[in-house]
Amino acid sequence: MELSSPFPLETVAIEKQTLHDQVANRIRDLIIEGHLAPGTRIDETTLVEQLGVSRTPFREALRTLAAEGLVIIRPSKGSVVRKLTAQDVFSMLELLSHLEKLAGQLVCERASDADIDGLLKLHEDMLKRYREGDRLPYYKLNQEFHSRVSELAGNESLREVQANIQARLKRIRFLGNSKPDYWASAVAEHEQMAAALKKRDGEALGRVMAQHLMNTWDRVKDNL
Amino acid sequence: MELSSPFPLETVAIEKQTLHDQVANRIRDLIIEGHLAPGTRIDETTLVEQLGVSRTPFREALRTLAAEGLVIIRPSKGSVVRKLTAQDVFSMLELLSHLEKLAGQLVCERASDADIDGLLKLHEDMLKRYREGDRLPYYKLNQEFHSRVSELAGNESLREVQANIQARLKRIRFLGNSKPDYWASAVAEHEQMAAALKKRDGEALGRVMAQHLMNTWDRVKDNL
DNA sequence: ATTCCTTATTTTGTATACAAAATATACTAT
DNA sequence: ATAGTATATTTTGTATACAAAATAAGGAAT
Repeated sequence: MELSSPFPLETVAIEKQTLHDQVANRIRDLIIEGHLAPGTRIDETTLVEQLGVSRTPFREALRTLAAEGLVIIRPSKGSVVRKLTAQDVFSMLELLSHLEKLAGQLVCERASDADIDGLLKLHEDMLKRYREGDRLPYYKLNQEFHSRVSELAGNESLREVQANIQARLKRIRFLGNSKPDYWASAVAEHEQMAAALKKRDGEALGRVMAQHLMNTWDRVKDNL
Repeated sequence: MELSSPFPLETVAIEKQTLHDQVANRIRDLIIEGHLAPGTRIDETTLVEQLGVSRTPFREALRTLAAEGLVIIRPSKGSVVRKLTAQDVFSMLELLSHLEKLAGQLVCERASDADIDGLLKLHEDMLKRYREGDRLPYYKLNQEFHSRVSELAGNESLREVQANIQARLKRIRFLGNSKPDYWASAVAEHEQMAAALKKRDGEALGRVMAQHLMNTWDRVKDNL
């Protein structure tokens, strides 16, 4: 007898973590969380020792991170954590601005009511964190909000690209919310997003999200 | 005495090709040119032998291609050439449509007159190839045209993402121009682009380019 | 015949070993 | 001292070797 599962099998399957995947994830976190500062040379010997793995999976992991744009591999001269220039950051934000504009429009067309509610719920959580001044939790919810909008836009390629750029900018944007008035204006923009979401006004949502990202540039540019 | 070079040094430096880079390039070409068909399992043993390299650089190359989205690595189960579903292709074209729309707008704002002339020259070459029925040279010029528009948009991130998606779609799009009337309509759209470029009308160019990509979907969807 | 289990064989993952660069160090000549 | 050069050391790149999975093959039991 044939079972008809409500979920596609891929979704359920436990994905096996190979060593190089784990290493890639680990180093990615080290970079994003600032433990490996931009410009730092990645010392294979010591890092390999600290992680307790051999060079093979380590180097494979580096190749992945290089393709993601987090590290630069200079042949025969070792790898360094990629240092973003102001121009790099601007170009990423400019692009992200347009990507999230698109995502905002598509979400309003394609997401289910339940999904929209989920986003609004997330927004409420963010507000709460803001009122209580919890910067880190707010920041994480914020990332989650933007990721989820891209996810619910129903375009996998868009989601991938958004995720990649967001990851690259993670550190820098965290620094951006340091000043209270910057934070306040970011929250105000999120209020507008929530309002547009409620009305499923894709044009408005897209506009606000794009603006939000371009404002982010103003909020972070002095930290470069 | 200080020399002031008109070119940044990085541009001049000869970049050393490591083995894994060469391997990555080679396999990438094999995939894009269809010698390794989508869904094909990538047999390390034989491929390594054919290329005359050891497994180490080969596997590093695979990780790069995986990050680029050309192959899928299934832990402990080998790698396969990524097979694009209709949905994958649609999502890429939808995204590319918006990216090139943006690129078109930016080119009109940011490119120099000489650069615009270069693009128009490229367009003329394409027309010539079209009149003479040279499909492959036309196709290559076409890729070059789209790449260069993204390049001249002056946003490095945009350029990278556009290049990546274009590479992934390369095979499929080549198939798309097979029917003569499809080709004709693509050329007509390119005529509009040239006209908009001449006037530096970013809005028009963006609109045409976006439309061009969405029409591409209609031209390729039956080959999936 | 079909299912299940056991044992080979192949394939993949990781560690180590060796080769080739690059960098650092020490020395010489000016 | 300084520049230059030769040698030693470290670091990176590649190949090979070994371990661990996964797949295939071959029966035995139902």
